[in-house]
Amino acid sequence: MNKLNTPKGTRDFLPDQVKKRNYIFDTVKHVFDLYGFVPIETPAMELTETLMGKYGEEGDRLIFKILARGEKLKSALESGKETSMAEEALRYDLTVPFARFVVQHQNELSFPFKRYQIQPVWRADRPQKGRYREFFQCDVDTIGSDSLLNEVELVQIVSEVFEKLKLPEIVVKINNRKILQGIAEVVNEPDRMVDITVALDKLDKIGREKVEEELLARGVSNEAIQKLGYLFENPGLTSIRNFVATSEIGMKGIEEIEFLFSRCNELGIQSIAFDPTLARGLNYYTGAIFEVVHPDFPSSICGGGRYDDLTGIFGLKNLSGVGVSFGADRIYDLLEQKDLFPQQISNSTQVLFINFGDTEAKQCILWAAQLRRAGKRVEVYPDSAKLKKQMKYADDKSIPWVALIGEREIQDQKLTIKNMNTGNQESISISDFLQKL
RNA sequence: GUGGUUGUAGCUCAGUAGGUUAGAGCGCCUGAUUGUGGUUCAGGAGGUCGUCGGUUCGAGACCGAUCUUCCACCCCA
Repeated sequence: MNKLNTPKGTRDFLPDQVKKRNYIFDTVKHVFDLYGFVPIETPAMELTETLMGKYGEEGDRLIFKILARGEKLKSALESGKETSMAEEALRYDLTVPFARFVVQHQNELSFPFKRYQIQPVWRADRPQKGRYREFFQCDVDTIGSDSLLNEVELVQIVSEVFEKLKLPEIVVKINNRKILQGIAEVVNEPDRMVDITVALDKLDKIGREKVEEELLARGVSNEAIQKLGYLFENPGLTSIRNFVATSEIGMKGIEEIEFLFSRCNELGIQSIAFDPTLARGLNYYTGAIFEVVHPDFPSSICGGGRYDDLTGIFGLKNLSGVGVSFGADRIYDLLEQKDLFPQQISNSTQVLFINFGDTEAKQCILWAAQLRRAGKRVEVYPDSAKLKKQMKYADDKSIPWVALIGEREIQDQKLTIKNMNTGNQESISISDFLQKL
């Protein structure tokens, strides 16, 4: 047999897996609905120029580009122009296409626009646990409103979704880019905010010494690193407040995060935590940033933040948005690992009609049709195969009732039904059977 | 993108120091049971050992390349 395979980092989904995935999608959709978010979809591919430069250097490298075809490829090869080699690319996330969508359809939308979007994205990353090249994101974003109530709402949504998914151990880590900017200003490295935060982000992973090494390697001055030492020793919100007191933007970030925490506390939301080391790579974030982690999973299962000017690059200024993205595949892996999918997830067939031959099948499809009109899920075995095979089919699919319709049953106009769980069998009229189901 | 790791039957894995016909469990098929699945018993099918090349009298095993898997880094859902 030939060795068949899907491309690296991609997978097939068997019926059982699709049902479990749908359980996740249905759960998030249900919560999104409760808050008035509406669904949109965008194409799998975007123009390459729409995506390039939005995710930083690393992100650009991970974008799957679609090779030009025919004449275009030929002339691109001749001219040596790399940009015309691939004018289209697979989407890398749902946020940038959403920004493009908002700008393009601005006159058809009413703001603030609250949308959700559940679609696959593609990244040319190296696969490992919880990391795929094709995976689904479930994005919720509100665009066209500066209000911090949107941040509050997103935290509510996140905590509600994970509560419904029976994952109460999650922690919503929260930080604010403005605080990070403030820190950078205070240590006199205002242009090194990203370098500082990326290094800080690794604090709990590699320790203080290594972080300081990395800061130095990234070109942060010794003096600045010394000042940052205070943060390593005093990571709480109040000490950071003191630290950035002289920075206007830093104080703005502190106020924002305090507002968010106050409202969440009043709403009784636990499992949120201020994390000053949380950075997040995507460089379009400007305010609050979120990340959801679970103690039993190595990477984040949800992430997001506020972006003040994402639509600006597409020509629509002054439109702030905030959103989060649920990583459906990681959540799937986590639920599977913890065995948390509900048992009653499948609505499988309720009755299988055994096929004893053409004459008998004729009666079967009539009775089956009658049951289906009453809303029952019914199958008629298509071939007059050996009884053993048909019974095994019912068993494999966990079909609880098997109806055996042979000569005798047609004669008496009664079904012989067998309960596959108990093994009991009885003769019954179609209307009585319907009652029983 | 960097470093490492894995690949033997549909699945999970054995395979000893290179040496005849490559094994097990589970699953699958057939029969015991021609109108009865899940249990039991008896039998059977299924592998050019990821692929290509090399070393050797001889390679599943050793070497190289490539693909794949998983892991760490980078980055991220």
